[in-house]
Amino acid sequence: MSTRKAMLGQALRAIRRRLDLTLTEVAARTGIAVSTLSKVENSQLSLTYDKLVQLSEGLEVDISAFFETDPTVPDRLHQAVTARRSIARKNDGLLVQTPNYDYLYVCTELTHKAMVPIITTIRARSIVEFPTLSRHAGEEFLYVLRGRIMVHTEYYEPAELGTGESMYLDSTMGHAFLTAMGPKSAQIINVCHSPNVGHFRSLLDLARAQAGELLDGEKPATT
Amino acid sequence: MSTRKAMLGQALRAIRRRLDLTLTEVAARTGIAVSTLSKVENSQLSLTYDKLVQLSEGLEVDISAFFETDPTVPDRLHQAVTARRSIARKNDGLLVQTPNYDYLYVCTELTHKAMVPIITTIRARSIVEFPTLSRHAGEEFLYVLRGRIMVHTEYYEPAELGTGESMYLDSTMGHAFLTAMGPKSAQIINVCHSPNVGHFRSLLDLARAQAGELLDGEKPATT
DNA sequence: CTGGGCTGTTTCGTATCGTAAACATTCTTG
DNA sequence: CAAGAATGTTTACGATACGAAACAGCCCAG
Repeated sequence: MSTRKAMLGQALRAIRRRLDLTLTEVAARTGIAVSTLSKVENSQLSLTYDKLVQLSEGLEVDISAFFETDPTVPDRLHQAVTARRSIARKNDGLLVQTPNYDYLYVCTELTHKAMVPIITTIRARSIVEFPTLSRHAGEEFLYVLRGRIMVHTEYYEPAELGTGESMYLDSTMGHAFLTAMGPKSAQIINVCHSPNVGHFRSLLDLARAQAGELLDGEKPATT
Repeated sequence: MSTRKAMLGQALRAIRRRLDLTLTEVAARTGIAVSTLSKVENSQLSLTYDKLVQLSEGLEVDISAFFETDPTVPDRLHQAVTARRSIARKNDGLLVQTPNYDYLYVCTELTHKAMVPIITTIRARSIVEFPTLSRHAGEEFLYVLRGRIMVHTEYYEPAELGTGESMYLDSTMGHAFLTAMGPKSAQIINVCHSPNVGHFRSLLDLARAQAGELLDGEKPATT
């Protein structure tokens, strides 16, 4: 009947195998009874929200791992459907301008991307106090294309990055980027990932949300 | 008690509001009783796996949507725990060399990253037939730092990208990168995301897996 | 004010989840 | 083979999820 139970069981067993754990070990990490885990893996039981969260946290895997169709058996059909590709030529993309930054969202023709790549030009040049630090769900990676920047974060000393250097950070921690010195602007690539990026129905929503989250007082002047 | 129920209720209500739907409409789309939905939103009830899938499919939202802590109410405690940051200076990182590519994995001190950033130097210069195209779960973004490259993919004509141009693609589709012309090498940034990246326990596992997935016959000569 | 749609909430019975404990199976180790 | 440890399965029962139906609070038309 319930092919759903089978799905969950398959996923859990795959994850457990990949992590090379026994049921007892999973139970210890997640606080879920061994008997429960056994029944789940044998499709005799499903799970509730609470237990799914416990599993995800205890095993340190993304929650979506439990809702995926078997990744070891690539579904040719589905693959063809999702064989997407998008090219961004120079200056291609959606430009969102704010007083301190110019955001160029690239590869915007694809929606429902897991990652959002942005080419950001930073004009803000002094440490004049930022109203609030940027803060949003997920993680981001940045690479300095041109110039030198200062990265201010909530829990670390400001760090200076030169061309060719990069940083990876949790976006939930407040953060802000400035040019390191002098009046020159700097340019970085910024790739953001949030587990719920898929929520955004369209790119416009996303750009709007991101712009809104950035810094108080900054109003995106969409062109 | 169960702060989990509150989490779910909050998430569901937020999603329903965003989609501008009534409980009845959600019920119609998902096949879940109105009473159930009401109780969920009021934190009187949790949900099982099956119902979560029904919701996700019926509302056409990513499953992870229901597992997000409300971004408008940042949990200071949990936030501090995940306030990670990693800086990569020039030539910092784990170098994995193959005949055609040099992969420099950056920000490797952080494990369990949602994204894997790699600075790739491409030496392969001719269209001499590749044994197999690279193919792995997830999506990736690439940006050309230096030189010109040709991107070969399974379902598209080869595309040429110059410095400053970028591409976003589904990694499940076969793909390979070459330098566009002449003997000069090219350099790109490559950011990979896979829903299962969290599974990799250590960076070594990841590098090994990625290298293994790349091209048959290429053996990573770890330094 | 009455009636009737439209919304969301509460009641209550049944099905399912979830666990401790008992059981089964395999593998050591002597 | 017996003892024992480690693994996964089954049993039995309390706790929880789930839905049909009854309920309650709108808002509007007549």
